[in-house]
Amino acid sequence: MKPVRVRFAPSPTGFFHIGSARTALFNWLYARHTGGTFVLRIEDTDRERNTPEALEGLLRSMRWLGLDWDEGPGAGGEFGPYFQSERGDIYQSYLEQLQKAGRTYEKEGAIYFKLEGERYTEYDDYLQTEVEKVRAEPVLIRDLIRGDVSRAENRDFVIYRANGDPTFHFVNVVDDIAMGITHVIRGEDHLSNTSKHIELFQAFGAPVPEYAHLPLILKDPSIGKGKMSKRDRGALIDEYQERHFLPAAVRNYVALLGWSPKDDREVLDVGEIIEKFELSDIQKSPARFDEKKMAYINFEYLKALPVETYAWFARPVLTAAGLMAEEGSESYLQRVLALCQEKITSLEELPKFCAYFFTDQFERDSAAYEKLNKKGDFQVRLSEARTALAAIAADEWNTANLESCFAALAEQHSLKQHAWWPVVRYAVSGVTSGPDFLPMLEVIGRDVVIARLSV
RNA sequence: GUCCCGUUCGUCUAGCCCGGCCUAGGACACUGGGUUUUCAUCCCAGCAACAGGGGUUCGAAUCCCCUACGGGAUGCCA
Repeated sequence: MKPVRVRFAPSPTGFFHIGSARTALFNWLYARHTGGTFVLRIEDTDRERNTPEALEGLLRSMRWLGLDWDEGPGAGGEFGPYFQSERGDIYQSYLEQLQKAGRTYEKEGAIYFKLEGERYTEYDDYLQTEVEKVRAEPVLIRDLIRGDVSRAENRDFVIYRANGDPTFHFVNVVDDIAMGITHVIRGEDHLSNTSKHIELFQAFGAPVPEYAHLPLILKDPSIGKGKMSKRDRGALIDEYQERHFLPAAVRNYVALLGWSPKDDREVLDVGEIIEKFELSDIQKSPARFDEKKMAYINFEYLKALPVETYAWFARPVLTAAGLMAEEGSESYLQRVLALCQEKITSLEELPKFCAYFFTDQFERDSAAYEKLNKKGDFQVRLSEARTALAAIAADEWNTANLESCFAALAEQHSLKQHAWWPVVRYAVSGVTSGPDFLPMLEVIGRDVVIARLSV
């Protein structure tokens, strides 16, 4: 069997969204699974709408997700150039081939591809005008996900615009031929286009690649109907990068949109996904993006990280939030993170969650204070705790001694330690929930704790 | 309008190709309990689906047909 060559062929007209990311991911997974080649080809034939910023954003997001390409921008390859805007000569020679074969004609400055079959005119309800149609033989689309699909084209279509640029259908097919693409993995929205493409492959006398049309990703019904678009909330990959999601978690979640390992497991490392990935296991029906589930997967990844790695991801988040200096203490950072790691689902929550470990300028939840002070004994408890804790020497400030300190206090007043804990926690952190209480005090340190209890 | 694709818990899915093991499994979410001296994590339990109708068959989520609904295409966008 021929070695697999797949391509992801985005058009840099906007940001990289979930749907494109999944198409890229599935192509990449298939290439890695089969030991084939993953080509990145930039379809920038629409000069009006392409921007360099969009291209940059796209490459950045691809790299962030770890989708490395074997051929394409920055990677080289024997089938270049990989920007369609630089392949004009190639398209021109393929065009001549069709012209010689008598499969084209010109109309209003544009060049059309001519279908074979009986011609007739008919009123078209969609276009609301009389159009020329063709009774062409249906083409057979052999799709690895959907099985055989038969579809007939019935209108000639433009392959070169009046402005001299070739169109998507034409360049897409020409490049797939010229680049030796063996498998076309793309969204289901292209299924109806595929009959055009196969007509072209046949006109060129080229072998038709294998197809795999992926089910679409639909909008959350609370936002609207139809396929997810780049304007929808949660649609942009960029957003997850900015929100400090782990790329591996996002990649894992996106892989689960339409594909499943079929063994009831969902959190899989990328090696396992590559190993198990099969196009024929892909779902036929569309999926809906679920942010909560992605957050859950992210949480699972976060919890599994060694604290050193966790710190590596967390440090830039905390420095960006102004809580930590670039070269702030690594050991202190790790002690703090060890307490926070299993408490939060996304790193974006981290600055708010642990601010009080780094600064005295943290927010206080006044509603929580009202609750704690219902009996009006907040200050009393606080000062009791302060006196007791102040008796602990600096070099004896640890969880075990803090424990006995509170135990003694409890005995003395015939109360539970719990009588002081929330009060102290609030005084020290401004909230009533957070990491383990005693270790938290230990890490924050004696002087800071005592000072905060005095306010 | 026409053509094409699809339809299992609220959501993602397993099962469907090769009918019986399916009183339909898992996960997220949600609800309730438990563990935790705090807060989380965690554990347990509960909720909840084969779109509808016909057929084929001893037997259908699984095969066939129809209907409904959803999606896509129908562009000198990709």
